[in-house]
Amino acid sequence: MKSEPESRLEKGVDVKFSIEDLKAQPKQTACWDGVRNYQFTNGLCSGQCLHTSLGVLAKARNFLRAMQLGQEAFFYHSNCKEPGIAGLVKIVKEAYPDHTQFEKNNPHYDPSSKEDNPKWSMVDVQFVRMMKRYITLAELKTHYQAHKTTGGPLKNMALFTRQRLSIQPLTREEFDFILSLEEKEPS
DNA sequence: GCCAACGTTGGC
DNA sequence: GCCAACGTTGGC
Repeated sequence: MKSEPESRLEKGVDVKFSIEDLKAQPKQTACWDGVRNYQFTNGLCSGQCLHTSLGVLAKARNFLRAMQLGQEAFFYHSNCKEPGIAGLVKIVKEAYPDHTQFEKNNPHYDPSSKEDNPKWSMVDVQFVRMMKRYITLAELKTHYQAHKTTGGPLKNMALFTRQRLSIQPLTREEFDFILSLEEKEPS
């Protein structure tokens, strides 16, 4: 799950939401809007966008809806000086209607979505832990490129093959391989 | 801040 | 239904 840790204004709203921001939330929990992602538990939506185009939106939304209680996800810092995986979060509430789509003054307002048939969903995520070390995009890319030839676990990683999806599925093999990197020196 | 990649929109 | 124009993502 991608989020931007550095300040950036979108329609006058700062979309910054780092893993430190998640930790600072009540219960270290925030809702992740499927269209634009983070939102605070006080009801104010903040956060960046999940995706843009309808196709990508639909796919990101579907990934969001497929998330199950207790499942873990990587919290990825994007659009920043050093992109990479910062920590682990878990799903603490499965997909439910994202209310920001009905809020006219919200940057993520979608006038085409109807209350009785909401287009967009969100899930709630809770901070689990920081990675033991920050796993950079550059490091992941090195493995990805090697695995393309060797057939290793990251050979089809969505981060590289579906780069613009801001919520991406990981296979068990991908997830476990990335976790194993924590114990190793950066390559 | 630039711009490549990639997705949508809309004229025809 | 093609495709040029345009908008966004996100790495660099």
